[in-house]
Amino acid sequence: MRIVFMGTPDFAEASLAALVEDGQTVCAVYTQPDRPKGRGMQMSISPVKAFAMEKGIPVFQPEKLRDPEEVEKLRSLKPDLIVTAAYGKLIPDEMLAIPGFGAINLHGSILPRYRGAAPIQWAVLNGDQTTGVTTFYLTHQMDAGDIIFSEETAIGEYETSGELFERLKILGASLLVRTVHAIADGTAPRIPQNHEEATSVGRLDKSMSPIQWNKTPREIIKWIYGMQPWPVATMRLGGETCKVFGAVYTDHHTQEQPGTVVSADKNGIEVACASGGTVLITEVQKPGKRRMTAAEYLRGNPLKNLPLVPEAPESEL
RNA sequence: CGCGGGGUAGAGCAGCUGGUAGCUCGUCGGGCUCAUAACCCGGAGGUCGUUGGUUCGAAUCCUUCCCCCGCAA
Repeated sequence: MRIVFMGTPDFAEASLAALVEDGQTVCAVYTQPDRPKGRGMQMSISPVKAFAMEKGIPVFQPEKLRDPEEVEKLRSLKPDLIVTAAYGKLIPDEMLAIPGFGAINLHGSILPRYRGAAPIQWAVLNGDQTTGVTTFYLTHQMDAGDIIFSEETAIGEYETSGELFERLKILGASLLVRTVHAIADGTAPRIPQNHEEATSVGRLDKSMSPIQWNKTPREIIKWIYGMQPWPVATMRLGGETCKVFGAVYTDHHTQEQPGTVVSADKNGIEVACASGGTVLITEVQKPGKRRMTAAEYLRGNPLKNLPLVPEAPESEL
């Protein structure tokens, strides 16, 4: 079976690697064009491209797929199956129609829940107990095709989106291999999605960073971990916007209004939130500095006059 | 050359309108206490990232390079 793989980040690389390791014939790889990235705007290649080059697999990086020339190029590869994972581009119908076995995708949620761009992060942000990965057939509508397999996994109470990503990419990779086998055997199921239950989610962005202290401790803690590794939750501290990397529950209660710093010591910075609860911030990062524990932060940045009333949210537009 | 912040005792910071360095925590010793993560007294610990320069004299001014971080993606 000739497979054309389409993907970009390391989440996709894990799947590509699993397919190759499984002995599948990956005849070509599609990935996003090289882009300047990082400090200094260095040109960088995607993890998928790096892996493909290492294995000597032809790499294609078209800027746009919706182009007759690109469609023909794909056709000439004579793929039996297209496998995608976090590719970052919409694949036109003409391409989906080329492989005899169709086109499948690996998605980071239990579909039909969390269709869209950031399913893994939203599962954490929403405080879900479980999430998972799903393989399904690509159709015209995004993430709406027939489901083949899915596998569930529990989300740790303090698990970050980044950590969950790492687990799901492994889980997803093996599910994908299983799926390809099933398709080759003709035993792959086709389970239509229940579109009534579908939800879709969009990308995360920095406007979501400021912690909403009027939420419950669990909502806040889930937010803090779900926003990692990007864009990261923030709070105002000492006149600066600090990133918040760690927080834990407390059994304390307070009369202070949400957002008030009620204590700050070796254990961390305790902040009041909804209905008299508090959360203990344990790890932060101020602008230009590295991540540090709240205790370290407090050594050089003592917070006086507790309780500290909430500062006005940053007046950024 | 995309923009910006930073490299000072084990840790986090101050000092940076030039005159051989200070704070908090930690650490070591002693004391108080039924006891202590609390408190009191005392001590150790720094070639101030690197190179060259200006100067009577630089952590503080200029220069070379290295490293860390944020934005942007």
